Amino acid sequence: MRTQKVATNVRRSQIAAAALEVVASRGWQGLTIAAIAAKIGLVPSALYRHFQSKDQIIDAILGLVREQLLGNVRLAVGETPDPVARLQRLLQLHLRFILDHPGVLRVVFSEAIMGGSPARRAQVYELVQAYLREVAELVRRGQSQGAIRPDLVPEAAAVAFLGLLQPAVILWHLSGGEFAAAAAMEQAWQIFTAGLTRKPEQPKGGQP
Amino acid sequence: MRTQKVATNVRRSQIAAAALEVVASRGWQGLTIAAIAAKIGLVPSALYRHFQSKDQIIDAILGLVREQLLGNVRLAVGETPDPVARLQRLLQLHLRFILDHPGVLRVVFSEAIMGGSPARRAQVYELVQAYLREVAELVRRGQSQGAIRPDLVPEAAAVAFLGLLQPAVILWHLSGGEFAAAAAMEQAWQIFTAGLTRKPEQPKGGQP
DNA sequence: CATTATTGTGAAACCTTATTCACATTGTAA
DNA sequence: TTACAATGTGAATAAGGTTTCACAATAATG
Repeated sequence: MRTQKVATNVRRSQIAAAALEVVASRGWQGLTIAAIAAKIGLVPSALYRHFQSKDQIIDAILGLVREQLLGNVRLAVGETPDPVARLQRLLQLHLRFILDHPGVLRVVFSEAIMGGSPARRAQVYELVQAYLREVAELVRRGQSQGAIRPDLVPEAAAVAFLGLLQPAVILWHLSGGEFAAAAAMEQAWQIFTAGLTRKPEQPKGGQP
Repeated sequence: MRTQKVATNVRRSQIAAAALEVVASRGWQGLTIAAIAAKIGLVPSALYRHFQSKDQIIDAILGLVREQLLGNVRLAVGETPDPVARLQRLLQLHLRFILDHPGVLRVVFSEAIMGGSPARRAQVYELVQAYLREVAELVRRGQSQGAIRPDLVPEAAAVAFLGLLQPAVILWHLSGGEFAAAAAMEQAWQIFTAGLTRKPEQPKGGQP
């Protein structure tokens, strides 16, 4: 036996991290017990000393992704006081983060695409909502400072904010890294921020 | 033998359509030869009379999705002359279309998530680009009529346009149909259109 | 040092799927 | 009607994946 023995709580972290790497490099299809084990230098059956099933490993991945995503939000906030500038910085940081960690996007979206158990779908949904709540909070502060239109619903604005990131990242993935995600997102941001800060127009034919 | 014999070109369409339904109901995981066959009332092996492999069936699904998506664009265009109103109408129609056909989203995104062959990833990328080209053309016309800011790159605006749809649809999927996609998209559209039509600001420290 | 719980290994048991093949049935054309 | 090509069927094959299990090696504990 060549492989060194390691405490199970350490192994769990290793396995979750390795699994995320596997998803990044081989996609959701390639996420197999054997691939994860190989990445740590273990034999497939060894993983069952630390997790009861592949399902629990996926749970661990989700926990890891959740940490990373939300931690990244907080990290991004502490750079600027201006609310709109904060949002812009958050966007840039997140883009870089997602491009640097291709597994995250795949994990988050996998449950929307693959059709796993309703329980895990709900779990991912909650994760995304937690992220959106943070963004909505930023929008709310911007409104109270008068930098953002007061007629917007912060939660809806947060969804729109997410829309600046998503297509750029998806296209980047689909193109195999060719698509200029940063440039596309930058333009989207310009449109977004112009609409975000503008005072609401008098609707031409609105309902009185 | 109970099942009636049907010409192979007809069967191909049936199989592609059935496969798309299977993806819609059971997700990408559940897309299995047996499931497709059952949906038409055939035995699994019968599918190989009409396709050489599951891979070719997926190709057929992609063709179907491509038709539906692009056809829908054209259908949406012929409703209004005003360019901005056209975009808005296109957005509404597409949202309804995607919600009515949950398989489409899953097929388009699956290659970004799953990690299939580079060939099919490129195929899906081309599909999305074709869609974006149509939207970009709409933006271009809006610019030439003076309804849309002339400083925007139409292709980038098209990507931003896609961003109005994507998060709403993804959240709708993740929430199991609970998330109010239409409302979220409507708000995003308001922000987008405000930013789209605004005359470009004098940049404070711009390059002259 | 001796004992014991923990961790790693290799083989095997299954399960699910895609795919093949010989044969049955049906539509079609001569 | 008869012969032939096209389509459907059921069983078998093969491959890949998860999971179990008896056993080996190691770390920890007394």
